[in-house]
Amino acid sequence: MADKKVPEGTISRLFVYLRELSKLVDLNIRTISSAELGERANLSDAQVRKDLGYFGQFGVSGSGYDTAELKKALEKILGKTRTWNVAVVGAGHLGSALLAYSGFGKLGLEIVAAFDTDEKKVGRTLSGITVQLLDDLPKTVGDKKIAIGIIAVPAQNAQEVADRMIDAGIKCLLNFAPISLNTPEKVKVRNVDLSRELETLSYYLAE
Amino acid sequence: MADKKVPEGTISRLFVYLRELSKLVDLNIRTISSAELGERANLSDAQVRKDLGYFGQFGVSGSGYDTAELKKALEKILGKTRTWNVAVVGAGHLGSALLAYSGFGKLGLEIVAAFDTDEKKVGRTLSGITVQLLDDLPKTVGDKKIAIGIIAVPAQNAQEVADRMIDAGIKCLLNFAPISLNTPEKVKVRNVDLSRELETLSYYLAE
DNA sequence: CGAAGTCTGTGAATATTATCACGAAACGAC
DNA sequence: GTCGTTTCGTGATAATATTCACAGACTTCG
Repeated sequence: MADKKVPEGTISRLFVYLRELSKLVDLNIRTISSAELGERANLSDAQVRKDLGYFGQFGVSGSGYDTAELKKALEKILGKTRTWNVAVVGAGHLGSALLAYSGFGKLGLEIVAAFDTDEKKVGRTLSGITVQLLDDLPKTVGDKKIAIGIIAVPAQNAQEVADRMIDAGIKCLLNFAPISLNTPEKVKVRNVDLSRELETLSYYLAE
Repeated sequence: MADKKVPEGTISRLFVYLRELSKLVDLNIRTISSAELGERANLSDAQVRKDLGYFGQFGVSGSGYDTAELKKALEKILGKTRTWNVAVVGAGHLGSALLAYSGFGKLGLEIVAAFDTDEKKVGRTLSGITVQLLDDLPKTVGDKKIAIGIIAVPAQNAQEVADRMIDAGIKCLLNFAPISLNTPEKVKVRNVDLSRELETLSYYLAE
């Protein structure tokens, strides 16, 4: 259970294991080996064991892992025992798509607010959430205890939105704008740069 | 100009450099150092030089890189001299958001077709593209010379869609479904797993 | 119970990627 | 031209992540 530094990739993969374990539990499969779990996740058996090894010993030699038990352990490790509130800034196509996505609940995440600067969009209700003016951000973050912010605005506004979110006290950002944000160390940012993903793909076509 | 193995991260970063160079050229800034370019991309100077070093020598000691020249060189390296056709499968919220996104043209990518299995969606026109039945995929891929496929369908259909795309001759996939696809070696896949990104973020809240 | 087989946990080896550090090239000022 | 400064290009070094490989723990079956 040593508290060594855990690679970010490991954390990310634990969520994949958890997903598979949920399916297995539903299928009433009681135990699974690292090799089988790895196969389902397209990873090696060693990778699975190594990842789990960062957090303790969960398996039984000779038979593998108890699916229900490991599921519960991972949920605890990953903080899935509670729900986090999320705000989306940018009520364009992407923002709307995120608001409409119903799968977040299962992940322990709930979108509780949406913001935009466009007066025409403010006041509209999308998937049950009324779009607010961005100026309301600080108040709403406090009132609704928002922990995660999603940036779904054009590149030229993204840095400003990020700054305002951080000022409002948000510690985790998911950024869809194609720029690298400048943020304080303590703020955790993940970037999803669709253009870059597609461009990178296209590179491999050209070669 | 040696053809050593280039890290995938390098390719991805080259696109970032290219974006910055475009801005610089527009601003009529003629030269830039690796340090300044790095600052704009939130990367170290050494990283910039190393990345470029995989493809040749573009800089001038003492003064840096000629923006216009480097831009042209990168465009050539990255295959940005031509346009690739893209198909989206899944005309739900995400698919619609992608179709509506106008920025692809600038990237040398054009969405030329959209597919769905839902009869209710087939025939609708979204952002100028008429949604076709998925069964038309093989024919349309051939007719329109589609090189890249985007999977924007629920997890349970993603593998089947991937298989059908690969059968139809598509070599590059961008997968938004939260599963790991099984694909032949020669097919290049990139995964954008929004749930996982958000979950991974939330882990850092919990600690 | 004992033997054969399965599977974990983990240190060691390997591979990959990023950073450092410095020689050499080019620039600008005088 | 010479000197001091800037900046590149790149081999060496460090950090990180993955794979290997095997001792030891547990299971199953006769």
